[in-house]
Amino acid sequence: MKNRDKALARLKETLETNGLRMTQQRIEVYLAVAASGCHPCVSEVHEMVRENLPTVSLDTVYRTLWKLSELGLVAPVSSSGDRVRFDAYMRRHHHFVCARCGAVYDFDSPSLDEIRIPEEAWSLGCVWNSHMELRGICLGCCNEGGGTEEGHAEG
Amino acid sequence: MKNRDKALARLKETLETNGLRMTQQRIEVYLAVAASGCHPCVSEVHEMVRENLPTVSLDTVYRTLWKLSELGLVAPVSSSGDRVRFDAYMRRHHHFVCARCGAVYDFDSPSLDEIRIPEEAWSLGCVWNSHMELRGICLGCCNEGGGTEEGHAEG
DNA sequence: AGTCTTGTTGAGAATTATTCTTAAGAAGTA
DNA sequence: TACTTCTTAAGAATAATTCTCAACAAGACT
Repeated sequence: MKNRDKALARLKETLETNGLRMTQQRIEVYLAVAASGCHPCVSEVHEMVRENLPTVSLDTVYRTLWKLSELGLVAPVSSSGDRVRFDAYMRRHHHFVCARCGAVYDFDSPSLDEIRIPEEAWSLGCVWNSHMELRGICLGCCNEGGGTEEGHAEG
Repeated sequence: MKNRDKALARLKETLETNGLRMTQQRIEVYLAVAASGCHPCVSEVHEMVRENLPTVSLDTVYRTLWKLSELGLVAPVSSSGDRVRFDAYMRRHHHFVCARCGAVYDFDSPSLDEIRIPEEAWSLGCVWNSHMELRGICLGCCNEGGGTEEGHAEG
């Protein structure tokens, strides 16, 4: 099953289960984020979606992304100082956030993937998924102008 | 040593190390976030700081928070659909984010605290700290109106 | 296939959040 | 004390996001 088909099936199932409608706009927005190799911001998603749906409004993209987020189909990505960006988490991965430029890097880690959700968390609500968030200075910024000296111990 | 003194010492050291000045505004902003039991947004920090520095401008709070973030003294917190919020990570903890209301809950987990930063991450840059991010629906939202049915597997 | 219900959208407008500009203030050094 | 220059505040501007409401359309039912 191709990723696109998998994504569509997931979208359909989730919308149905929640009594929501499957619209072309929702399809295109979701596919845009799911197919994206990075973390697109709203206007980037808007541009992508407009290729197939030229009349789609920016507000629709906002509304759709937040609705997909509520449904767990996409999630806003931690970044530093940048407008909100989204990730469809089509595959398990973790994030490294640069404190300086705000870039968010994906990385894989089989060892981190093995970690169970601890009991303590379940008292807070229904947990859908987890990933590890790292924070520091990316290589680009390190090489650029002397990395910022970290003033914060293990967080 | 009290938390306040520890925070001040950390601020001072980090600013010095980076050739930056220690200003009253920076002190108050940092102490406000460090003393906060939750994750204050910019305007909340502004209100707190104004108690001791009534003329501080909102722009200064924004600038100071982003500068502190670059320095690793505070970090923006993942949230869903809310304006940006900050955490000083004075103590190691992890986050549970509600996909519905956007609330971010802290939780402690000794087992998660033990996790080492994997090798894969170090190729991306200099890692300062890590925490686990969980995503789901909080108890408040579950009890409120039938939790959103999750359409997304383990992320 | 047609009708109906109502969720969803788009265009235009409005609001909110954030950043810019620039002169003055102030932290820190000599 | 004088000097350098980083940092700030006030006012303005910009960018990001959300609202309003009539029209459209997804999906259920007949």
